[in-house]
Amino acid sequence: MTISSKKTIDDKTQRIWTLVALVPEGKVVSYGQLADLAGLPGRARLAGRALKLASPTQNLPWHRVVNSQGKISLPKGSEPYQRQVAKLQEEGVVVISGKIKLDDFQWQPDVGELLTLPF
DNA sequence: AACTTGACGAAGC
DNA sequence: GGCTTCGCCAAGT
Repeated sequence: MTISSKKTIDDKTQRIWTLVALVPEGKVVSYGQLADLAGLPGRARLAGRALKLASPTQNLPWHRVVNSQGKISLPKGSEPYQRQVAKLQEEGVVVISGKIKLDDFQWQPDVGELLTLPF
């Protein structure tokens, strides 16, 4: 069936999801970094959109994604915001005033890992 | 079709 | 560090 599928998740969103799943505990990535790794340079917003669209059933470590300044990109103090901070702290990430030191916690995927990607 | 919104980012003040 | 402006582009109105 090709002519009657309903909501086709585009390939770009799919790639972002795949990448997020690779981020290990205790590490974080930025939206822009995800976009770059997905072959979509300059399109960080798409990474943000992909995360928003993700379903909880996917069990993605969405809390390991922060913006390029190492800050949580959710309304400060909101419910989701607090959950993100809590989850990060649970796995050892130091969060101060909603901010994380990327120099210490940013994920750096190794080559081999990227070569196994379906794209 | 026109215009606005965004889990963003870089640059300039 | 904070605030604006601009580039980006898929979705929503």
